[in-house]
Amino acid sequence: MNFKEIEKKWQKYWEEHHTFEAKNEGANPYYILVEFPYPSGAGLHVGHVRSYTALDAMARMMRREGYNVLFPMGWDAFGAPAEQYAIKNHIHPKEAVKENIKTFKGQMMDLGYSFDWSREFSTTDPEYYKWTQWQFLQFFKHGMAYKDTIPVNWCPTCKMVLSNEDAAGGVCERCGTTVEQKEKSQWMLRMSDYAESLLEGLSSTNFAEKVKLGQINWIGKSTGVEVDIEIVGGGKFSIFTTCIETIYGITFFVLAPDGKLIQELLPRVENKEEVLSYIEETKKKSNMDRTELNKGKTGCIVKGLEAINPINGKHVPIFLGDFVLGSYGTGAVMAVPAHDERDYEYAKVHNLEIIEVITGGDITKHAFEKHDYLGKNCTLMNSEEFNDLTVEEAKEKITEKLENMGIARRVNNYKMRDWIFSRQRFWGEPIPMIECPKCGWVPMKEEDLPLLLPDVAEYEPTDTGESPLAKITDWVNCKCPNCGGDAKRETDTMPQWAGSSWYFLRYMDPHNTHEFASMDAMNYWGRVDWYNGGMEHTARHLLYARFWVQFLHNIGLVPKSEMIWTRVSHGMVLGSNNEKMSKSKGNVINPDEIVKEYGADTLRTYELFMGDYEQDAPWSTDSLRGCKRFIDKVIRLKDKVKEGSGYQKYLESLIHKSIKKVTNDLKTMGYNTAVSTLMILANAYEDSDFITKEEYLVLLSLLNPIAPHITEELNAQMNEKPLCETPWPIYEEAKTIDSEKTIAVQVNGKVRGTILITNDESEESIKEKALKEENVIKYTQDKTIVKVIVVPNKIVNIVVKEI
RNA sequence: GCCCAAGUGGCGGAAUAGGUAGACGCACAGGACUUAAAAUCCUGCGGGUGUUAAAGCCCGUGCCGGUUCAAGUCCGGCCUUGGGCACCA
Repeated sequence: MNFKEIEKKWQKYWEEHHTFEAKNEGANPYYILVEFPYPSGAGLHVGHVRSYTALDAMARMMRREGYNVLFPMGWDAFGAPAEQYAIKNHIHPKEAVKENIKTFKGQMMDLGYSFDWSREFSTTDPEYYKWTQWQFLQFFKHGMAYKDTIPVNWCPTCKMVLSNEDAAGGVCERCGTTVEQKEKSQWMLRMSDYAESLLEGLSSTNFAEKVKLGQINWIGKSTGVEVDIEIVGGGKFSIFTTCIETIYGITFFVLAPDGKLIQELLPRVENKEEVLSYIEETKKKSNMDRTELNKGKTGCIVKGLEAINPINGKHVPIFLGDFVLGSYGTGAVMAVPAHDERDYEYAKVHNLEIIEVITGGDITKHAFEKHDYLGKNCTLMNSEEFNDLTVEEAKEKITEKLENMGIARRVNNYKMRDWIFSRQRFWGEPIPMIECPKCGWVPMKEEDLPLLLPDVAEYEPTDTGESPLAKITDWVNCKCPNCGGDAKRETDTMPQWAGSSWYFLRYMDPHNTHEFASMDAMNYWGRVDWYNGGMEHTARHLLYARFWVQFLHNIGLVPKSEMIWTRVSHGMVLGSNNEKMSKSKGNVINPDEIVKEYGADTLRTYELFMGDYEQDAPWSTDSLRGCKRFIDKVIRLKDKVKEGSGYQKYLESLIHKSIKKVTNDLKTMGYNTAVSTLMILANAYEDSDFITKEEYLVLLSLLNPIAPHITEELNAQMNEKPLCETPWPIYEEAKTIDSEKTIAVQVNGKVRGTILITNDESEESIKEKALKEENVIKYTQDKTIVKVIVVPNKIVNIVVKEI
């Protein structure tokens, strides 16, 4: 029988026996999740294969260990590529999605993944997005969704609003066109309200450290002080600073040109024309101009206005500068050029005073900054009563003084903003809101959900950037749920992140028709125990998902505030030239072809063996062939099986060690070493004259999570019941210890020989043996032995010196 | 610029608590089997030195220094390469 037939045979067996379908009951529930894919037209990537195989191996082993494993799969199928395809070919995106899902699922089937297909769904299923819409209504009803007119990134080519992330570097991620700024009314979710909670929640997760760091950086918390600043002649504004200790060093203030503050002060400005033209200039600049082309500090003075430093009453000038952002903090900063690089540059360009207030720096060259002086016991200077205090002391004392003056507050600022939730696209969940001329924005009635996407033939956005839905008048026109009068639907749709923010909850109870998931089901599974995904999703997707869960938890719909326990990320599979796989580079490997030529088990084994799971690894077809050889060797070993039970004495400890190693490795992502352990075991069998049936079966059993088809087949040929219904092998700790062991003997730290010891040998006896070793004697004779260090079962080190 | 990760043979990578660096695999070389090929098996495989052959010896985990009986592993200072953030006050 060839491997193709064997694969099909066992895939059919698992399907017919519902082997991998999880029930919402029983002991030891364990939820293993791997990010569901966007089913693109390109089909499954070998990168998908790497992570799916890894988690599949973990799931298969844990089931056999007695866990009730939930290992689901579904489709994140809303999104731009399907829409672009639809525009080009004039077919409804759902048709293309249907095709792509079929391809992906077929490929996953061919690889023998133990997904519970009974729980499969797509984010584009009305039965699913009904609940995404329903959850949006909860956000709205709890004041967490609001409409706001904000400047957004606009791609004139795609005619689409882009998120800050998709407009990185000032160009459209999709087409590369320079992004413009455009005012638009958008649905927003108050994610910034959850900044602190999202930060704190990390302590009740087991995310990998680098994943936590990614979240922390994205949230971007700064602790500082907000201070009210009086303007000479009346009026005031506030600034935010994390370096209040430098307050005596203020020589000017800078306001954001795009902020509201300058607009309010405008009537009192003497050089209005200059100020207005600078504001206009800033507006025109895209992100790219601001960050890359504009390293020098542009700006302009605001004449006629002076501010008062509250600590010493000093009058200083006010400037505009586009390095100050209207959207962060208070949109105004105190400038201390001696101790801030940007302030320093600005002061140099505009010829402003520099006052040094922290000792120890050299500000003739550059600013002596916070990260330079913190933790160095620097003290203050030019700071009146605070002189000679350390920075830490001064921070506290100055804050206290300003607080007592009633003009300062300790505050936290976060880089994370509210979530722009509107997309001017067709292929997304319609936002279930209705605008009534009388009642304003009114939510749809929950019982009227889902609000279905209509079937139409044109998917192009309008020239003004409205969603194509805006052109479908009989869909747009509707009755107000509140007053019954004529009203219009929201035509924007939700971002792709929406559907993926809660899909892991749906898997717990995928067929529920009256709630998104029952409390019982969520309580049973508890949480996602193990979540694997790409590094590129550890910041945003994970943050959105956690925000979504925290909100649902706060309104009592989800049992825990964090529903994901462990999060790990896998490395990419690169092309054989060590570059990212891409069509243009011609280094793409198609998993279908590998499966066809070498078999699913070989591909699975190789992808686990290729390297450290968390690191990128280049593809190597030669190396893949090595794994094929290993599989063939396992098949050949069957001919060595002789009757006889148990493990032969000399193989016993190796077998117990192998069980221990493979079991641990499959739980700690040591997939590559799990495979090498099995190779070592197979090599030992090959060197043996014969092997017992039990010895052979344990190898098949351990290899089964990695190469499930061939191991099931060989196991069946031994007249055993299927491995997927057999408990996982257990090892005896006592038998993992060798009775005899060779250890090294060092003289002054250099290995000079080895000795054979028994595992219960006394230190005295080991020492004696070591000193008698032939080569060791050469290095110890005529020397004084200072001491002998015996580390049981590891090493002996003899320290000598010349007489 | 800031934050993170990583630098080990020709290559992918091992080394779980500081304890024989290079497991396992690939590639390569030599040999066996074969009419031949494929497949399979055996041997070698970090560099240098040494020898008929070996044993042995010296060097070696990006670089410099330190701690220790002992450092790929710990500490300090660099260098390089990836990835993320990018005027966040």
